Amino acid sequence: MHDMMASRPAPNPAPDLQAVNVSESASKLASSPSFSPLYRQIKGLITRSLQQGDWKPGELIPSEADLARRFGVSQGTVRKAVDELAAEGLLLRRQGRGTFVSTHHEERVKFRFLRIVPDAAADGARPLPQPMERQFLECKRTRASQEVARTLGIKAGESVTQIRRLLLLAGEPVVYEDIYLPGPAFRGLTAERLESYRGPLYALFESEFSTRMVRAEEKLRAVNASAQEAQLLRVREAEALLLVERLSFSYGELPAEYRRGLYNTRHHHYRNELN
Amino acid sequence: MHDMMASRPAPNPAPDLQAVNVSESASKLASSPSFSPLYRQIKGLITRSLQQGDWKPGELIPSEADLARRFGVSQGTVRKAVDELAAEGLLLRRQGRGTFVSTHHEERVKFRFLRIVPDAAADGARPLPQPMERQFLECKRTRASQEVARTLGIKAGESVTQIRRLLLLAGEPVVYEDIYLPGPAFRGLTAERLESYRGPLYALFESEFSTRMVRAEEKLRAVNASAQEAQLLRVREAEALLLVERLSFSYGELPAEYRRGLYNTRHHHYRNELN
DNA sequence: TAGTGGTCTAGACCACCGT
DNA sequence: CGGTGGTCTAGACCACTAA
Repeated sequence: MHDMMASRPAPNPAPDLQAVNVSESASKLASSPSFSPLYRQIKGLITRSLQQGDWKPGELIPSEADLARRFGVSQGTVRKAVDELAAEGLLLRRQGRGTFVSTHHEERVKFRFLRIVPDAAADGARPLPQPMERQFLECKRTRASQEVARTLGIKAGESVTQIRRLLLLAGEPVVYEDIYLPGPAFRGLTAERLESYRGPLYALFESEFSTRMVRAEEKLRAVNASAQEAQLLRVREAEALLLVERLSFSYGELPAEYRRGLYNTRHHHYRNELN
Repeated sequence: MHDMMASRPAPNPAPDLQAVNVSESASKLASSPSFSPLYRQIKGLITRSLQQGDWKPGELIPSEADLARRFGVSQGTVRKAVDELAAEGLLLRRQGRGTFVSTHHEERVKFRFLRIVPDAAADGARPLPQPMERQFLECKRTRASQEVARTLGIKAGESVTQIRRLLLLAGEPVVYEDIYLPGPAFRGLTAERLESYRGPLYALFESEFSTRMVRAEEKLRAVNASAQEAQLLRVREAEALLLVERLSFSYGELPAEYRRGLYNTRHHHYRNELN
């Protein structure tokens, strides 16, 4: 372990449980094979507070100096922890104002996960200022199929909420998708609520179902449109469509949503950046 | 500007041009609207050295302490600059050894831009330990079409090298693509050289054509296979294929390669992570 | 053992925000 | 103005690598 930890007289031995935890775990991890630096432990503590809902999306979290005092570490160490969380999109720093819990309500981050872009858009352009219309075709509680269950990490036959919807961009149907949400958390999600809500689905999930989507994995394939799919997306039968399967995760890598979307890529494309 | 800069007696007034440059530009930018912090200026200087080839892919760059002395700043400032460059994939830090210029030769980073994955692969799995075979169908010098020229930022009719190839994974043809490279840099690229080379194309480009691909943008669409495409990829005519257009950039956001690939997604998919 | 990056601290000052 | 995050410094020690 970094000796400074053990020998340091706990500069501000605030009778705060977390501070003790940090010191303890730091000492324990001294020569442990799973050693992790202080700032990562701090990061873990902050993440836990986010998971537990101590600080909710959109809210201001304590200042760096404050956190440093609570945890009994220097501000620089807190800073590094917060830096990583901000880089991962869990926190949002605003100079002069403070650090906030990220939310899908922010204008800047809306439709963060939607990668569809009109072909006409300039290459470096921001996506989606174009008018978007949503049609909810279905919203029902049902039982998880084997595939859905496996993906969401639940048992086949367990209750899930299924949403079927159509997205139109500039009047053209572009996305047709099924959304599966695990039962317990999303009880009470109705077609009416979906219809009346303005703003991204993920913002609704956040506000009313305490589920924030943190990151997602997508699998893309090309498939030929079925008759029904073709009709809804107004393309020819057997025309090529982009199949996008998305698994979204909430805090703590918890699978919280599975989507299966068909994208009409006649006048739009899926945009990706490789680094 | 941070007064410490102006007032500081240049702790190590190394007669190094770059150190002078930093101080000068720092002072100049004092109240300029385009102010940028010291570590970003350092980052810019390092980036320039990379562009100029002062340090080549795979090589060791000077230590942080060394760079700090040269630039006349603290090690912490250099560290922050290097951190960002490492995060962007331009540099690679190795504890105990030093900091290296990233290269497509590294085992760890090979096929960094290839997002195709067999459906069977576990969700958190590393891509592509499966046997890959490459067939080069064509390699010729030709004139840029309007589309290719626009994309690469050159004039229509200018000389480009075109490569047409097929990628087979586990014996199945999965990718059929055309690769367009701007003329000047890639003179001398022949079919023979391609055939004989082991390792990723980008490694070859780096070693023999002094062009390192730093990042890329991709546009994905679904299209129906033409008769010829279907035959090569061994699918039915009109079967859905994933069209992937990739524009790769070298140092300094210079467009250096354009690819147009058709992916057979019967048993593979394109994998993406959203943050 | 020497040299490198990695972590941590303490303290200074700057840029930005709201009051 | 006070409080916040942002930058910069100087110095200490740790972890890892190679000779």
